[in-house]
Amino acid sequence: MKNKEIAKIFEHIGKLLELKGENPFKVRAYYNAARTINNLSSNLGNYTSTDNLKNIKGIGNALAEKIIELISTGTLEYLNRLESEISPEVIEMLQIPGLGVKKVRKLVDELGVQSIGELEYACFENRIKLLDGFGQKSQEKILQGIDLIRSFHGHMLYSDAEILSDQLLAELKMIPGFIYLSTAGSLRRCCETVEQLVFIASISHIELDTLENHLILLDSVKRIIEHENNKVTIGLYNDFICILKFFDEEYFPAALYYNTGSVEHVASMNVYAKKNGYEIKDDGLYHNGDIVTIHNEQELFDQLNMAFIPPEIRENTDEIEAACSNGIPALVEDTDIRGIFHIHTVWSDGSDSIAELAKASRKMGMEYIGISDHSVSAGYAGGLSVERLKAQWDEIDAWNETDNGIYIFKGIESDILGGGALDYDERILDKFDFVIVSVHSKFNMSKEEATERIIRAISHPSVTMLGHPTGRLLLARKGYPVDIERVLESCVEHGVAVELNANPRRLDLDWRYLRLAASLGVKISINPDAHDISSLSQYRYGVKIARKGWLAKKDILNTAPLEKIKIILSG
DNA sequence: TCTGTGG
DNA sequence: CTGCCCACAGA
Repeated sequence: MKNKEIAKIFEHIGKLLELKGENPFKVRAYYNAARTINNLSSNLGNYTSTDNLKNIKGIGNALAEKIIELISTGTLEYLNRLESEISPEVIEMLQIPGLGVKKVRKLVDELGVQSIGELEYACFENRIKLLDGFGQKSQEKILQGIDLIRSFHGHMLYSDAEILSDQLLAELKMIPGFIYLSTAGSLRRCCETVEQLVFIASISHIELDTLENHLILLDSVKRIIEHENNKVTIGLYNDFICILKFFDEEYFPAALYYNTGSVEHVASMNVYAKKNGYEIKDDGLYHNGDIVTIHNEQELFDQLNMAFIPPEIRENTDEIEAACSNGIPALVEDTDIRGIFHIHTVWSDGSDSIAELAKASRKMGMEYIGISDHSVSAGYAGGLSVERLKAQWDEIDAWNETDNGIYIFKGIESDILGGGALDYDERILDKFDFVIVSVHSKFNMSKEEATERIIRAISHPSVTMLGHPTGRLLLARKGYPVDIERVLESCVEHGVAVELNANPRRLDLDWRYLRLAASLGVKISINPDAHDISSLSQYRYGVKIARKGWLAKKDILNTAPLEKIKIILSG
């Protein structure tokens, strides 16, 4: 276990203790330990006894033992106990923007609110604004925050949905008799968030009524909510809902198509199909009322005399017209990606070294990576001073001097300061192989101001790409208001690429703008925004979203092979 | 660590 | 009512 992870756990414990109202000195001890561990030069994983650990200032008996437990078992009994002691509904309140541990504690202590629902009620009764440290404005902000959280409720990130779906698929396949089993719905369309899992199946050897007995035994299944005809609605342990629909083998392809949606897309398809006497229904493709036998989705499109429409783009834009006129591009694929930009290392807030990240990327088949740690003004994330930058460059130069099978580009994720200025002067910026510029502060500017700010940043001569253009965090925070079209036009003018941040919480730029970007001639860079080895592979989520935005290999910057990207970056 | 917000 | 100072949250 890495120092950073241990520090995070102690930080978390500190929060929980504070929330619990524990002795402030105890709380402080955990926060302090978290900080010292973060700045520690030695690797805690090498320690085997508490004796040596206790020599570290701020770490005594109790913390030393916990560190040993963490590095030997990877878990911490104390933390588990702590988490079970505190009501999850209270912890949930921390998600409301503007509320941290101190404020939540106050609300619990003085108003006795135990959940978001009760908090909302207290707001309506105007009891919040009477509290010391709160006022009219905070009360309103809390109400807004609650609305925001409600709007996210019942949605999960694509990445989480995918994991859950894979798990369920594996469990379902244990039930004997499946001939076909596939995910459908918004997950299959690679939507950035997913509400419901939908599975389409055909099954033999088993009566549908005995199926329930099998289903209820699966690890993820909490209960069967409803079972009507061929449709089972399942409640999962994480409180999400999964729909499982069964069809006879010969109806499976049409059912898969129909249940993949989107509803609007299927409706439009039916308008088109009707002209030729076809109709697509839940249970099959019909021609003049007779069922048509098809063996896969492709044959459904063949029947309608149109090209295959990949699930990702079935969103009722103009995919049907495109499919009828050879207009569907060959969408970018995972294997087209040749290198990875936007990687953080231990030099700032990442948890792995440059060499570790390079080796991991090489293993993934990449030809190059672009390191981009935070710039100075991102102090909280360990932003790099000019001196430290130079030291980092030396490290990268040393790597590149030997033939290591993967090339490292020197980059930076430079903060865009309030007025649109960048974080280093032009002479430093010029020395990078690439410069990503991103907004990390002052999120509440007006749309006009924010747009101007970004455009000013883009127009710096050394800028290569614009990072997470809207700053949104899926299921947590809306992006800052910005006139995307104007920003994209400015990118064209200055030859700046736009990032498709592939972190599953961001997926920013939104796929709805990608086609516009590409049509204007803006290159898109699919970047994992990795903070450790394991998140390097997040670029795959970016590829899915790029596909959803109709992008082809040629639209993506980092599909260029090494020699070509060298030329692009030096130009 | 630094900054903006709100009290 | 303004201005100042302080605590908190968040990046």
